[in-house]
Amino acid sequence: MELSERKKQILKAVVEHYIESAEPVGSKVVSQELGVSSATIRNEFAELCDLGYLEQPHTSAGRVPSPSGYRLYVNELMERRSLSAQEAENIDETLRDRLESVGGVVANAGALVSSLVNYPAYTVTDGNRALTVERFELVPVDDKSFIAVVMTSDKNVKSQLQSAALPFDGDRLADLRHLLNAHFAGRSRAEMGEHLLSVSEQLPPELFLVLSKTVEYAGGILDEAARRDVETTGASRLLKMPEYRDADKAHELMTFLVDNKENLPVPEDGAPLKILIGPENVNEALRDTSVVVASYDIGDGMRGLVGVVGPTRMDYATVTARLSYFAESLTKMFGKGLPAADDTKDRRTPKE
Amino acid sequence: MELSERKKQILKAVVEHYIESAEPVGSKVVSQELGVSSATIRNEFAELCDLGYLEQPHTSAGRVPSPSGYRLYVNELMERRSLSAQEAENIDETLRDRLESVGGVVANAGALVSSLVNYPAYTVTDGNRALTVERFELVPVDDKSFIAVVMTSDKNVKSQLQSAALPFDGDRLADLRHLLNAHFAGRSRAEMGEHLLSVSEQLPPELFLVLSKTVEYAGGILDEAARRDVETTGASRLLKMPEYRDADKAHELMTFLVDNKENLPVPEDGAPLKILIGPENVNEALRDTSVVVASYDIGDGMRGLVGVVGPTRMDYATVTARLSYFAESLTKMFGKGLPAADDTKDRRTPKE
DNA sequence: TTTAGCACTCAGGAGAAAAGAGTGCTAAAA
DNA sequence: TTTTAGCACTCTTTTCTCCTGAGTGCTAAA
Repeated sequence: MELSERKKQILKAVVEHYIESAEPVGSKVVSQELGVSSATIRNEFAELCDLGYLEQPHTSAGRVPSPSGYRLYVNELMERRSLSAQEAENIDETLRDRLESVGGVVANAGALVSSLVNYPAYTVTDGNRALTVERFELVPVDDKSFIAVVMTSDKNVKSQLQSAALPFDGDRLADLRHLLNAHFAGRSRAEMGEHLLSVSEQLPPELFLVLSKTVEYAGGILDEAARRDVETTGASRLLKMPEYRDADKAHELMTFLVDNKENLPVPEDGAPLKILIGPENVNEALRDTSVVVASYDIGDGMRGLVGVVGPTRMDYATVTARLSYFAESLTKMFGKGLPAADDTKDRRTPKE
Repeated sequence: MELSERKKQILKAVVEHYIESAEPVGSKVVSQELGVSSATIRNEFAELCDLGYLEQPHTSAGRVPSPSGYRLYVNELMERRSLSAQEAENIDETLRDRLESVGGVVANAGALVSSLVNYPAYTVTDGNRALTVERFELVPVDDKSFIAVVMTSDKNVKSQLQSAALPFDGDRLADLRHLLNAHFAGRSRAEMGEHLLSVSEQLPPELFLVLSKTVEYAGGILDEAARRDVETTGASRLLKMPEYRDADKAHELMTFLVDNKENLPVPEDGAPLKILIGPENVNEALRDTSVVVASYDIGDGMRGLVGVVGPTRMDYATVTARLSYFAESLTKMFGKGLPAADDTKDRRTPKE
């Protein structure tokens, strides 16, 4: 059943007042706003309660939005405001600033977003399980050690000093490099492990030992890249919100954000923005919090997520506006190509 | 003036009771413990108050230790218990476990210590400002790009894909490598910058551009290594302590731990363990908290710090015991040499 | 020097009462 | 038929008072 226009206006007013004040909203305030008497509003209140959009903490209190009330608000009623030029410029500027600093934008995305919206935030950088080693290089250092250089298919390069038990000459190193590239480049992590077994028989043991160390090093890089990483920041902001003034409630959510961050929602569809309100969250611990999560494009078909966690009484309009803008800015930056500052950020793709 | 033996016993009892209960300690409990009447204890209480070791929240309440009371307790009265075999084994085991996992021990030291003592913890890894580049290597990839490999004086190796605007051949690359090693290896960060200027005139501009990019990359590595890094964990544990049940108080300290972590105490002397009680902390925000901080040895004369933050009513005996043991274990592990798992952990030192 | 005894202080809790915000319902007005 | 004024009612919150109990300081006797 479609709600009357007036009911929608009333619901909207209740949600917005409640978001601002965290106090149940009475008929009087709304009546002033809509220009009808409080009695009329009360009648509408009663119906909106029956329909499940509003709730009453107790008989003689004002009304509070129910989860479905918030849902309707978010879907239909909320004004999808876009940022003012000023706000947008602020975000752009911060992004530019952070870009210069060590560690880059992504590492700071959580803290940035958290300060932007004043709620705890989280970031998810999804592991790349399709990554392979594109190329091995071995650079001699002395007769017992060399630098193993591993370039992965996303053109990142990592390296490590390796040393062998016995001395070996340059030819051996060239052989080894050839073996590595022939047998382990372009392979998935699992295949690398299998190959290691089959190669083991064709090589003198002391050489195999060196080779396997390098392969394991490369495997470690792939494992690391495949790992999904979730980080949370700004949990302490909860303490300033009336719903988390109670230390136990705050503690519960805060420890969840730290110790169970893997269970924060990671929407699988490619939607740019997802809002999960209260019980829409599968996870028990998030049942009376809301989560707004946006995805951004890293390039190479990879995506990152950045989300915000707060009470269901969240300022959805502001949060969605800022978060979307932030995610879009990130996508734009990655699209344009980041200036290289360290090896985790180099995105240029030279031809082979 | 030296305190009588009985006064010391009384102070010790008060401190220990208060640490456990967070409630002012009355004369009755102490009298039962010491086997004298409560009136006697009350007389002693009054004197300990005059001497500044105890305080009275209000006239008709029990006594609470003052900062100097805690100080005396820590210096003279506290039993410096060593860990039980069981406890020690637990720590060792966790350390071994974490050692296997990605990221290594140091990255997790904070979280580990925090869970060990049940207070917020922080780690400081001091920057190495003496680090230099030991060696540059350039590995050709194609006619426009190469891998820059930088080995620093602590034998860590980092690398990055670099590309030039114009094609160049292998000879040029060898020249470049030679130039880099001749002019920039072994130099401090500042010297590298100066040298870049002087070299700029001796080179064709397109080659200089490539060279400067690599030098800047190396400089970035040195900068990164020189940076002092402070991390905090476990701040939410505060919420379980009676002194931080008040959301505002908790918020204040928690935001300090996150946003002002650089101002956490970093004792400059080489003491293995330092205890700062309440007002002994220079920083205003830590005036009614205590900090226990231990240092451990990374090798190469480098040190790391790991500390614990909590109310002055901190369980000093347990914290110092566990923290010392932890720091000693870390030192031992670094001494023995960590098994290499990724390039941040390799500590072996091959001869040049 | 220690201890028993006693009057005194003060925080914290339990009720009771009052205030206040807001409701639902009825009956009149539009 | 819808809206509104009016009013009694409900329930939380605040305030006040009183009371209790833990703990004290002081005095005088052991």
